[in-house]
Order: sequence, then C-alpha cells, then structure tokens
Amino acid sequence: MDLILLNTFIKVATIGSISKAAGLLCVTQSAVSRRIKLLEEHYGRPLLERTGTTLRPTPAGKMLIEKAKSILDIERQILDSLGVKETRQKISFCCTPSFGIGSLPAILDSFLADKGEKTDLKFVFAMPEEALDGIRSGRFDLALIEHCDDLDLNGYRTYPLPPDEMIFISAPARGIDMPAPDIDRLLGERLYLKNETGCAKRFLDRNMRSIGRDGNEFVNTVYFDDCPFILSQVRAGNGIAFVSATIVQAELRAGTLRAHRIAGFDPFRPRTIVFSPHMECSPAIHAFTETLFAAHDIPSSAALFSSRRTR
Amino acid sequence: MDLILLNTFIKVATIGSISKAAGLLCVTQSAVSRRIKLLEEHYGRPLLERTGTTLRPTPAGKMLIEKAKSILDIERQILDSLGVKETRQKISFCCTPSFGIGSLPAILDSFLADKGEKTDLKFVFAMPEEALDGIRSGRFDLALIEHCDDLDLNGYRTYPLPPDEMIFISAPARGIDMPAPDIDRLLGERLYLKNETGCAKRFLDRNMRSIGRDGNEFVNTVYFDDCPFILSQVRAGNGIAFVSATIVQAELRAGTLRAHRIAGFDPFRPRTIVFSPHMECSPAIHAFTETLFAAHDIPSSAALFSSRRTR
DNA sequence: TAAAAATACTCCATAGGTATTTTAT
DNA sequence: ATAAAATACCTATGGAGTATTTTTA
Repeated sequence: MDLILLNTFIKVATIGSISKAAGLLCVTQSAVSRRIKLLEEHYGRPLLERTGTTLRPTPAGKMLIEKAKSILDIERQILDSLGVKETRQKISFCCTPSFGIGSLPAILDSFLADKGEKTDLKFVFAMPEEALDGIRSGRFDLALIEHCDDLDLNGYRTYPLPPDEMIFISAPARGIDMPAPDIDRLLGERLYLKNETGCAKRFLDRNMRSIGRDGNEFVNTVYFDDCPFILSQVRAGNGIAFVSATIVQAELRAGTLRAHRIAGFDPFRPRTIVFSPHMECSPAIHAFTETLFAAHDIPSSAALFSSRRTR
Repeated sequence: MDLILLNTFIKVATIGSISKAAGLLCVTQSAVSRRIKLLEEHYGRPLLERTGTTLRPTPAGKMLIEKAKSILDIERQILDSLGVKETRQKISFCCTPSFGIGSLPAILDSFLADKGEKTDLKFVFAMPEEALDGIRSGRFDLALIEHCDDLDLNGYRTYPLPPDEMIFISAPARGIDMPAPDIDRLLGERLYLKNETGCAKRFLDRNMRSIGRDGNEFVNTVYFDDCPFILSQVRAGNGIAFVSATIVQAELRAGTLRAHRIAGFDPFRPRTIVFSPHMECSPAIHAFTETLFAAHDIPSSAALFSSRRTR
C-alpha cells in the first residue's frame, strides 16, 4: 500500500472532487480515480459516497482520513528528522512590464498568502518575443503574452485569458474630453511611452493604421523606460500616455487620472498564457496558475495539468 | 513510498540478514536488497550498517524502525477496524503415518507455539504414491516422502532430509538379542505390520532381498491398520514389529521396548520433502518448513523460498 | 575461501495517460 | 444536457527474478 494512495484520498475527500484533486496532484482524473479504486479494494469497502453533487467520504472514509493523516504525519516526521528536503519548487514567470506592474502584485500577494514559503519565484518582465524565446529554451515555466502584434503561437501549450483594455490617460487639469475625444485633440499632446519597441507603441500604431491614420502623427513623443515616472508626468499634467487600464484603475476611480477611448480603436489586447513544454507540473505551479486564473475569474485550470507528473 | 518497504526494512533490521528476511518475506534476496536500497534512497541516507558480521541498523535506521512500526501499526488498526481479514493461511501437508505419529506432533507443537493461530492446517497420512499424486494435483502444498521403494522424483521441487532408521522392536520379555540378532531368530516371531502395501513392509522386503532372503520367510505376519495397537501388542510381548526408530525413541530409552538391527540391512530410509509446484510461498508455509527443517537440524530453508510471492 | 550482499539484465505486472462511455444532476 | 467519474485500452516504468560479480569476515 503506497502512501501516495493515502495522500490522494485525503486530497479527494477534502476537496470533494476527483478532477480537482487530480489537478492539484498533477495527474489525470483517470489516475486519481484509479488510486481511489485501489484504496477501496485494499480496504475492502467504499471510501467515497458517489451520490450527491459533491464527493463525500463514507464513514469508513472519514475514519481513514484521520488515520491516514497520522501515517503521513509520521512519514513527515521521519523525513524531517532525516533532513530530507522536499525539492524546492521553482516558478519562473514572464510577462510584460504593464502586467507585472498592473496585475501581478495582487496575484502575487494572493499566492504568497498560502503557498509562498516553499517556492522559489522568478518574475521577469519582457516583450512577447523574448517571453516566447524563454519558454522555448526552458528559461520560463510559463508566460503571459499580451498580443500587441499578431503572434504565431502554433506549437505552444497555450490558454486564452480575457483581454485587457488599452486607454489614453491624462490629468483632469488638461481638460481633455472624458469619454471619447477626437484623435486630433490628442495628437497635440505630448505622448509618453515606455520605449520605441514596446507593446504600447506597437499596439497604438496598429490601431492608428486601422482608422486610417499613422502612429507618427503624434509629433511630440517621449520614450522613458520607467512606468512610474511616466505616470507621474501624466499626473502632473505634462502630457498623455497610452497604457493598460488595469495599471491605472485606482487612479481613474479616484479621479486623479482620466481615461480616453478613441472611436474606431479596438482597445482590447488579447492575452494568452503560454506553458513551457519542459514545464513539469508541480503543486506550486498549479497553485500559481490557479491564482492567476482566479484573478481573471476563470474557474479552474485543472484540465491543464493532466500529464507530466513530478517525480 | 510503499509500506512494503517499511515492513521489509523492519524484518531485515530485526533479523540482521537480507537473505533470511527474503525467506520470511517470500521474495528473493535480490528483491529485498533492492527494497532496502529504495528506502535508503527515499530517505537519503544509509539505514543499515554493512560492516561487521551481522547487518545492523544505523542510528537513522534505528529511528526509522520505531517510526515505521507506528505507521504499520496504524495501517493494522485501519485494516482491523474495517474488518479486513488477512487471507487465512493454509498449509496442507502429507506424510506417512509413521512420520505423522513419530515426528509430526513435536514439530506441530513447536510450530503452533508462535505461528498457529492464523493458519488452517491439514495433515494427511498416506503412502508416497498418494502423496506425490496429491502434490501433482495441488491437494497438498508439501509432502514428506519416505523412500520405501525407489521413487522417481524427477520434475518435483524436492529437498533432501536426513534418513530415518527402520528397526525391529520387541518386548524385553521375549529375550531377543539386543544389538543384532540372527535373522532366523526373528522369522519365528509373530511380525506386526500396518498393512500389506505399507512402507514398512516394502522396505523390509527390499532389505530381505538384499541379504539374499525373502520377506515371505516371516511366516507369522499380522497386518493391523493401527499403529498404537501394534505397539501395544509388541509391548505385551506378543511379537515384533518393523518400525521407524523415531516413533519408539522414548520407549527404547525407557527400556520398555528393545531395538534390533539385522546385519546386512541398510536400515536408513531416505526422506525427501517435496514441494507442490502450485505452492505459493506464504509466511505460514515458510515458518512450517522452517520448523520442519529445524527439527532435523537443517539450518535454514531460506533459499527454497526465493520466488512466487503471495499477492 | 565461503557466505552474503550488490548488481547486470530480462521480463512482466501495473500505474498512468488517452479516449470514450457511463452516470448523475 | 452537461459535467464528473468510471472504464477500456495502450504504453512505459519499475519491481521482481535469474545469474553473476563483488565484498568481507
């Protein structure tokens, strides 16, 4: 009787779902189902109540949970006293600076809340091209790609996220129309962008072209490779910027910044999560992805982690 | 981590030998060696001290023994409280009546002393031919064959035992020479034998022929299918019998019976243990064989039980 | 040198994955 | 009808056996 069966049973009985537990355990639903079956055969009776909307332990199962916990606890004691370290879980995640600044802090907080202690985390902010390169080479486990240009993701393990919205922002003092100003009104403003090849610039150019204009019509453009500085400049009324709505959400709500949406623009920037083919599913990565998905109101990533178990 | 590893380790550490533990566990030395290795890899350090004449647990190993016992104990509690019966171990053993009466009781006592509660035992007394037939058909797990005739044991899993000795016995009152009487002196006595086709009769005939005489020269022969009665008749001075020395050992020592050995006879009857090819090694069968061997001063039967594990 | 443990190698049982079916709400 | 669990089937891993080598007392 393998301890993995007991651990699996505890997870399933606690969560109340075989599929969900499978995600956590980085194996398929099939494997978990089989493990439960094996355990039930081993102990000669049903351990889970299959009726009802959620899986519940039978009386025998309830008893087993307690006993199994003691067993796993002793095993843990042995490992601890012999100084056996569980292989430190590593996550390396790549995304654009705007996501890193706008959304990642909240996700990271929520992740660290329960899962953080035992994991090595690496967060790299880079452009989609570099992200994909890192995924290919195994430098990153997963990346969040924002599609400033069309991008060929063929051959990657991907998962779509809801798009985010790109908007112009300005200080109220500049008096720019709030809902949808004329584009010519904005062309006269000093435009702050992070850099010439950044996502925002490329996405802006694309949208300008789509309404028959050109990105270069913004004559007064300042590239400054520091987001907080750009925001402070805009806040101070020194110009406008074209940014992801999420990173200024709070200030828009507070009224310290104004959002401007241009007629004819498609402001929504598709986003995709790309998984490394080398990525081994680990509980940490599973939990991180789960947090990432939860932040975007996607119920569960269970199905993503069906194979490639950690050994 | 499989509980079988912990159980194996406890056995090895307790016994101090991988080979011996392998016998007990009904697997090969190789398998046990591998299990220990797996466990040592799992816990990341040596658990057995390989130096010295006997295998001893390292400090880590000592600690593990205790913890492992707690784990296995909890597992036992679970099984008990769920009413999981360990499949009742069965042994069916066949031997000649003379062995069954002479040697088996002592062996059985010694076996029952520690192993008996959880086993179903079946002892059948029969002639070698029937024993072999039962082995072939799987009716018996093992049989002790006494070679009254030449017997072809090709194709059987066998193990030689030291031979026993066949002797004539008489009551002291009859005044027959003790060490080696003349055969003609015995021919006049009434000879008690169990039955016409029994081992004793056949073995006697063979020996008579080997000294140029004939079994039929005993003119006054009584076949009576009950050993105790025969012995009582001899004891009462009503005749002689030709029996295995072991069944009258005590009475010879006490002087209530006399032993007679005929010059030219080869009194030693080879004995062989025959194992059923269908026999699955079980701890019970191992223990029984161990007892059987110990009774004949054979150190260990470990090597016999290398394969065919119980599932 | 002999007995025990380790190891190289092969085989097969089984755990796990994929795809599909069954079940239950 | 949909989502989850069970299952049929296939593959690959690894545990067990056989035979051999290495170790150590």
